Parts: sequence; structure tokens; C-alpha cells
Amino acid sequence: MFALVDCNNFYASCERVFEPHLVDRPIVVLSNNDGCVVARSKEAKALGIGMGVPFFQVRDIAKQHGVVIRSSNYALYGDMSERVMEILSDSAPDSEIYSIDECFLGLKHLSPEDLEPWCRDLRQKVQRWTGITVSIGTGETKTLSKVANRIAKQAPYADGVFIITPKNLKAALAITSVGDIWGVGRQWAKMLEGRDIKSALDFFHAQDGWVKQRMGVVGLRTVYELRGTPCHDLDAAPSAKQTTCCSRTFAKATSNKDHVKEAIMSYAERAAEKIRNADQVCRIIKVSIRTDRHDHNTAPVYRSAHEPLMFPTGDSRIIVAAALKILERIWLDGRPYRKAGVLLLELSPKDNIIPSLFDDPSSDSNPLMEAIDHVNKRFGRGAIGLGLSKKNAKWRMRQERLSPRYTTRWADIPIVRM
DNA sequence: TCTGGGGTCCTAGGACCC
DNA sequence: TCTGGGGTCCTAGGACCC
Repeated sequence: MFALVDCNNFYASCERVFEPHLVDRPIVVLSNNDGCVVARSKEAKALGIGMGVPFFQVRDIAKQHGVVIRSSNYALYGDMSERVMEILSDSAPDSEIYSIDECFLGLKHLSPEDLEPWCRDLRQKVQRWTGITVSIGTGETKTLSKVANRIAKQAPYADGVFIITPKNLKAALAITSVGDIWGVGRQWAKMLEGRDIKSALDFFHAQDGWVKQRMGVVGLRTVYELRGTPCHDLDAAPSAKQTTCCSRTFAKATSNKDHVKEAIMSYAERAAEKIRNADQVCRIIKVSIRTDRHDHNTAPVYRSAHEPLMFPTGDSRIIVAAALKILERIWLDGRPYRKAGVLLLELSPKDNIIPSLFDDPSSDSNPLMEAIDHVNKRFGRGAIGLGLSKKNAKWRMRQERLSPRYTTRWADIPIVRM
């Protein structure tokens, strides 16, 4: 038996934990650059504010109804997530953290009749200890636990917990749209609906051969999972990343090469920091720059190139230098660039590096990088770095409504007055 | 004025090998 | 007249997830 625990309106809920006066008020959290809506409280959903819509399209509605707007505060959400996940993994024999706000649990230790009371207890515990409300769904496969979770969240009678049993399975699938199934995205939903496969139950009854032909083994696995045959195991120790990326949209388009250079430097440095944090090194660096996809007045430009390093490294200096070299190759003058990114590929564990004949022994820069990482951990990201980091540079993203980092920054810790 | 960021997996097709 | 069979590796593109 699998459970999926999902935090309700996670980012919006995190904002509320430290600002209780926001409870019952509509809240919207925006993506980087304050661009799109990425989280909504239930009051904001009720106003018809959609997920992922560009904020400017709902600005008027938001203003009219006094919606509270926040820039995304990943320092806060990441820390709150860790608190929730710790409780969850301590509560079940097996667990897999699936995303910042979701966790699968393996529940083979529970008998069918214990399932629901156990879930209700867990839900209460998380609520009490962190202030975050979760919904819990269970089923015989991960996909079914996802289906159950939706019902737990949406159906008033479920009150946050829903257990799929052999008895209620078909009813549960019948009230789930095919596009709401885990693993069925927009394209496939459209294709399936065109074939009159509209609910999860319709999909349950689809012909294996046809599914395989149209959707490959991925689609077939999803159907099997709906039927109760597990195809996805719990992955307790997710494997190391294969790629790591840092990319950002600029607050405003720029054709100023120095600005783009600065941006690339800081993204490369951030990406390098990420892989060092995972005890990894990279062998290939890719840099890309592009114009605004939404601006139809200028010709779209997307330029990218990659380059192998002489030997794998996690050293910011080498990675930044390589990234800047690639930028020189792809740069075209006079284009309004809006987004840039640095991608690190062919990651491998740092300890496994086999030094090549030509490695420079002095290239062992770990002590320096360790010192940098240490300082930044203690004094905050960006406290120390390469070159001149211009904190208020024009390319830097917009975050006009950022809440304090209540749990990760000394200066932002809430003050209690007695 | 204004539209995010970071990943994974699978497949098809081409180059190349014997 | 007429041109094999079997395999690997790499890449780009397309689907998906949050």
C-alpha cells in the first residue's frame, strides 16, 4: 500500500504560518520575476485565479478583492518542506520525498482497517507541529495513491484523507478526469479525449496494444497502475542528478554584453555551488541565451553551445571561465536577450574522478571552494563569490513582494512581544 | 509594462562497428 | 539479375513531473 501526502496550497500556506492574519484571506504566490501565479490559497482559487496564469492578467481581480501577493520565497518554503518531510519519514517505514510539497510513503506495516485512523493521526501531527495542512491518499500503486489524494483534497466527505480499496476503486476512477491522472499531461489528455477516453475509468478499460502503440511503455505503465499492478516502486534514495542547471529570465531584456556576462557568471557560480553541495563534479558545460519568447515584434533568437572540460571539476573558477568562453562563441550583438542559463552535464561523484595524465596537481581547489561554501552557508548565499556581483544589477529578477526568510536568516526571525 | 525554473524518461533516427 | 544481419552509441525532440 502506498500513501501520497501532499501539502495543501503549499507556498500560500507557508506564508500564512508566520502571518496568521492572512488566514482566510486570498493569497497568491508568484513565480520568479513575479511573472506567473504558482500557488493560490483556496480563497484565491475561488476568485477564479488560475494556476500558471501571467500575473498581469489577474492583477485587476486581485486588486479588487484585496488578494495578498507574494514573490516566491524558496528559502522559507524549502525549510518548511524539510520540517514536514522529517515528520513524514519518521512516521512510516519507507518514504520517498517526491517534490517540495509531496511525499510517498510505503505502508506495508498497516492492516486495511488501521489505514484510515493512521492517516488521520499523521495529518493532525503535521498540522500541529508545522502549521501546514496536508491531504493523504492511499492506494495499491503510486498512481492510485495520487488519484486518492485528489479526492482527499477535493471531496468534502473525505476531509483530507481518502483510501482507495478494491471496492471503491471504480467509483474513484469514474470521478477522475483522464487529464488528472499522474503521467497523463496535456497532449495525451487531448489525444485520449479525442478517442472518447475521458475518465480514468475509461482509460482503465483501454486496450493494452493500442495504449502501447500510441503512448509507449510509459502510457502502458500508467494503465497497469490504475488497474492495481505496481510499475513504480518507492525510491527511498533517489539517485544522483545527471544534470544541474541555473537559468533565469531577466527583469528586462538587454543587449548589453556586460550585463549578460554578469548574469552568466552568477548562474555558473550558482550551478557549481549546487553540484559541490551534492559532492559532484561536471565534465560538460552548456550555456544558452535567448530573446523573449512572448515578444513577437523581434525575431526570436536562441543560441546555445557546450564545451567539454579537460577534466571533471566542481571548481567555480573553472566553470565560470568556461561559461564565459562559450558565451563569446554564441553572442550576437544587438539582440534583446531576456533569458540566460548555465547547464552542467555529465555529472559524476567527486570521489570517483580518475585523474588524467595531464591533470594539473595544483588544480585541486577544494580547500578554496570549501571555504567559499562555508562562508556562504554561514552568512547567506552570495556573501562571498567571484568577481563583482552587482546585487542590484538590471538583469537580476524582480521580487517586489518578498516575505522575510523567517526560518533561515537571523535578521528575519519573528519577534514575540509578551 | 507584463508570461518561471529545474528536472526525468523514452523513442526515433543517424553514424558507425563487425 | 542484383545489395545482410545484428549491434552500440549519440543526439534531438517530445512527452511528462512538480
